[in-house]
Amino acid sequence: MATGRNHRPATRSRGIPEATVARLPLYLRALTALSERSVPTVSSEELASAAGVNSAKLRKDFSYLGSYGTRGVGYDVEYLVYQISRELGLTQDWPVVIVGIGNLGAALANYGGFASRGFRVAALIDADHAMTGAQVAGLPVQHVDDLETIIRTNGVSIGVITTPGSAAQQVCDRLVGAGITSILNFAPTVLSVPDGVDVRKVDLSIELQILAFHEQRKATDELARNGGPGPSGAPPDDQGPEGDIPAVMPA
Amino acid sequence: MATGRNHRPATRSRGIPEATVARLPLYLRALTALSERSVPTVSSEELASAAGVNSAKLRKDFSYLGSYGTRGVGYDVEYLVYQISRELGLTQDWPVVIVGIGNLGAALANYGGFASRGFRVAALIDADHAMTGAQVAGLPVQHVDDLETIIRTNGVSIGVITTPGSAAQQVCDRLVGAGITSILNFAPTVLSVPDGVDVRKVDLSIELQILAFHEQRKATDELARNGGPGPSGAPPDDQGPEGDIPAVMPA
DNA sequence: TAGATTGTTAATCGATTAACAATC
DNA sequence: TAGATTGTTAATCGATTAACAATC
Repeated sequence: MATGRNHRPATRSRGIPEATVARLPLYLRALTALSERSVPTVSSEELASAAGVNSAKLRKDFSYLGSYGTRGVGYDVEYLVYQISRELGLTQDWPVVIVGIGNLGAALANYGGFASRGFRVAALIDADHAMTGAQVAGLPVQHVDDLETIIRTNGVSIGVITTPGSAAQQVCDRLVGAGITSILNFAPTVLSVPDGVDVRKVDLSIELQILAFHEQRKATDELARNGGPGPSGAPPDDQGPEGDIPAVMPA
Repeated sequence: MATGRNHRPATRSRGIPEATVARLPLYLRALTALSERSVPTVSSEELASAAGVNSAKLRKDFSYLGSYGTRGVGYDVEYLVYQISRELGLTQDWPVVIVGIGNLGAALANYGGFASRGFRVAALIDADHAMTGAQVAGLPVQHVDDLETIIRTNGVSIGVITTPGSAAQQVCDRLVGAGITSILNFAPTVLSVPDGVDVRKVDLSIELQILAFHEQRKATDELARNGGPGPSGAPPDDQGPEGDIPAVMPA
């Protein structure tokens, strides 16, 4: 397998669809905010709105976890926080290692949200000897030569790769070799991993390109509606795929 | 709308499905690597493998763009690079503004991949007066008071938010007010934006939580297979959703 | 022509959504 | 009881995939 999102293909892990799993953290975040404001209960409508989804989807998602609500009342905030946390595995401690302590690695090491929810930066690793021993976010940078030892010693099961793309696969292989089965990859590289290893990727460049696509389309639509060469009243619909082969006007 | 991915709901923009759009950058990256190695043509099988998808999916994706391949031969690398670039809108220049120049904002400003593909960091903005004028990645940090002017002057259409979560919505509102219609949000916040504005989010914490879910499940499965309390030979399948209500052994 | 590979079809699968019966 | 809201059903929609005819 080599994709960035290779859980068991099409397996709805323990019956929970992937799409639902991906939304549980959103619900949890919204619930945590409610909890901090000491709100005791919340309806699917309110919570869905806070999480930015529609309420039918939220209720369907929760139905995979069990029947944790009360008809006519809503959901108990604290209880749901606990149930979702448990479901996501956040009631235990997850030591994380960050490999590649450049600008991004340092930013992540300093990121507070890490520690808040069960995750703990156990070690920082870099290939540059000159960095070894330097303190980043209160932790010493260790050399990649000791990667396997560091992982085994700290019982790390999640690795974050923030190296240059050219080093990512090699680092990945060593992480996997050392027993790591979950990887968050910030390098712009498709990683190959054996079955049973989960990879998720965060790719700034891809996100920007997707935005650019839509941005371009908006501009094209705008042109078609207003300044467009066709008769006014051109439909607000999309043009054909060839930007330079007009679909709404005669050739 | 308030979700992190609100393109026109279910609209396959100009006929290209969202899922396909999201993969085009992957194909483009693989093709660019081939181009740099002066590889003239590539088959769907080879390219799919490099991009980490299956070849049927790739061919289906390309079919939305047009018929750019040659049966029995494959795809012309240079031609495909051009077509996908054009489709994604990368043949034009996209000035980007980064708001929030902390660790992460600075990391992004320094990120080389930005410039490579049509994107150009036009300005860095921060709310801290003490930072104003400081040089980051060769650019002066400007104050958020001037946000609207900066955006209009530079013709910026894409905004990247790397502020703390508490400031994100407010910054978002000002970006939108200044005419920005595409936002990449790194803050752990659900942004509300009017129709016509695209938001994509990158959320470290959510990615880690999804990994933790799968990691936990792997551990549970492992336990069920080996050290589990039931009779040996317990199925490798998932347990029920309640981690503490055994599904494979008698109560 | 023979071999290779695309582009498309059709089946399948997973995700979303509205609607509403169940029930607090 | 009346009102509110969940949990579930069923319809719909979009995405994936294998298979293969078209064709280079």
